[in-house]
Amino acid sequence: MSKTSSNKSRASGKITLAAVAAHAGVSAMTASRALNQPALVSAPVRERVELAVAELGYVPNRAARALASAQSNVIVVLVPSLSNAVFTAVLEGIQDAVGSSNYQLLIGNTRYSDAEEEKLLGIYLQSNPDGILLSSLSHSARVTQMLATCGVPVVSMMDLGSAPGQVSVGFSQFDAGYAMARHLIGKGYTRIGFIGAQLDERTLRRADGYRKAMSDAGLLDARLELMVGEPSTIALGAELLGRMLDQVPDCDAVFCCNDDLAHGAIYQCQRRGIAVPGQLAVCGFNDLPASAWMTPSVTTIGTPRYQIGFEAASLLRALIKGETPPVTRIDLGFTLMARESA
Amino acid sequence: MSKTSSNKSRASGKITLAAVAAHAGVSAMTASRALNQPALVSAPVRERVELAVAELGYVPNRAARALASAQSNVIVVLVPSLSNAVFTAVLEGIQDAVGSSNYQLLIGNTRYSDAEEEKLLGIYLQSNPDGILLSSLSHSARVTQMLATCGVPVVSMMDLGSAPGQVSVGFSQFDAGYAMARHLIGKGYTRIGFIGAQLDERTLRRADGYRKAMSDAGLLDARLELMVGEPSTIALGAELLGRMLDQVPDCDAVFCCNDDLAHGAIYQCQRRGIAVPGQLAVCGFNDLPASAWMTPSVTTIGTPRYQIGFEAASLLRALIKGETPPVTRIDLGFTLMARESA
DNA sequence: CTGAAAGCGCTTACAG
DNA sequence: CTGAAAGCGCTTACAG
Repeated sequence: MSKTSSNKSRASGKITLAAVAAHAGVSAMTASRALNQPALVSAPVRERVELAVAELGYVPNRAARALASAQSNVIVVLVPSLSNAVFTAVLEGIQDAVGSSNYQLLIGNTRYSDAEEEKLLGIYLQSNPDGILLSSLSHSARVTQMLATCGVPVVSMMDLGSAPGQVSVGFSQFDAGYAMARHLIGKGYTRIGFIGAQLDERTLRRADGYRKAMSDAGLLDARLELMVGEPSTIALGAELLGRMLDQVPDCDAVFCCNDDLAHGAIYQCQRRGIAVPGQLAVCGFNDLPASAWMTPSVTTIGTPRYQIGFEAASLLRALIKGETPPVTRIDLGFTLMARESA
Repeated sequence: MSKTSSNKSRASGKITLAAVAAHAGVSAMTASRALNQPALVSAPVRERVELAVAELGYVPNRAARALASAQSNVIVVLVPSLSNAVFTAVLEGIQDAVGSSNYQLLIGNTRYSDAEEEKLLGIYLQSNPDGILLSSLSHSARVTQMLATCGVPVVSMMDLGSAPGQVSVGFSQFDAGYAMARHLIGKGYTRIGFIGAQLDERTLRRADGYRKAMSDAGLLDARLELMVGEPSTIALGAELLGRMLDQVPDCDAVFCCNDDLAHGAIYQCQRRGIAVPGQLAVCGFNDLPASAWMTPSVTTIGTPRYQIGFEAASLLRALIKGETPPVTRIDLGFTLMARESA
């Protein structure tokens, strides 16, 4: 009735590689090889080991493997939000790129907070990740230092970096902001408001692009900008549309820094009986699904978010393998979707 | 110039607990205690260890800890989708409940696929999780067996379980489907169509509730049901609205199994000049933000998804600690949001 | 193609 | 309150 191990044992009670090896009549390291580098093991031995695995229901212990091999097979991903469809698409791209490899994703939600980013990175670094995927180019001093110290390859997503050694996959948020403003100016609008929320790095770059275009056209007017730090929501877009109109009664177009805000603004116009684009043009950013379906359909910027995640993760995998990729700044571009609303 | 360790060393080169201990002039296990059970260590020793940690930039190795303690501090979370706002809200609730504890979330996206769920669970079980959070009540035979074998506490989210020993947090999808159908019937609609997509467990239970209500009212008619396996999107809702009208020309109301579909259906009505609810009532499920803001505003079911994640994670933590919670079936209810569209 | 030994970095009993 | 020893389950050099 007595078990093999004594009562003082710290064994987990689970099937170990050693047990599999014993069952197959080989050494533990041969069993290890049969599973991880099958080509180095003779066919009959491999089959016996595989049989033992199946019969015993062996589940490898990832912690032990990580400790012994000094390789975690973990990739850390930090996104600023999960409720923003842009970043869930990025995550799907990453998941698909990682696919059926043995990498495990550690997904952190920084909530657009530097403090939270520091905390998460500190915790995730304990898992000794093989690589890190970040959603912005600039970070707090502490995060920058942690990244430098840990010596783990990093790829930044969404915008294009300019710092030396920085690896980035995305598109120029500045150019996209500029292009949208140009589109509105080209349509003849002159009093073009900019509604920005959250004020994260990307929104600020889009605002910069807008300003440049307005300035180039001699239309720049600081009163046309409405910037708030709250998270972007439809409700906020509805509210800010009202404030914009109070603030700039002669406003003839509104460039919202994302589609949630633009949708809210348009719903607000519908409630107030303001014709879009007749009385007021409204445009957004990101081309969320509703933008193509609403009445009026929404003019916006199509962004390759899934692709960004996919390419960033692919690039990171190359870096982890020690490869030197030909390009370390991948511009995936954007598309101006000119529709009915502006 | 020579380093302490020989060239044959497999050491990672990182600062270890032993180094911290040496720096502080204590044993490794005292250093370990100072960090993990500070109350058991004298104040001066604790301070010396903390100083050493700071000076050396020590980062604990989670794999080593997991291996030695047989405790991973990992919680596995499986959701069927990341593009569905319902599940990102669930995730946010979980993240908040786990908060600043030392738990690490391993988030898997099963894409509504049993095969994917099996694969992910198999991989995640290698991390020896302390607990598992699932998004449905029923699973493939293999998954059910894996869950039973691994002996890890499991909490199911979204719907309410009935199987013995099953721990669940959610609300009755059946009752909610019934309530919405009753609402429409109470408004005098008699030819109420049901549009279902994805056909996951939750959608099927809502459909069951709808059928019961229709049957109770003597209005059941199988031709009123339009069920497709594709993922729910606005575009699909728009398409299915058309097919429903072709299929059942005298249809006077449509119950969409979720808001994405309902929004698409309403946008389609707007394009075709069909008055909602004048000619056709449309309602949805989940109360996504746009539902309150669209014109017409959308009648739907408000669901406590954030709360489900929060409570499920809290309950799981109790189970992990070995506590026996008073309730193992937490009904968080739902709210019928009667608005303009139905 | 296969194996005996050592070690990854931590924590667990057990003593004192 | 503190420590010497052993061990968690795997993989890495090194031999043969």
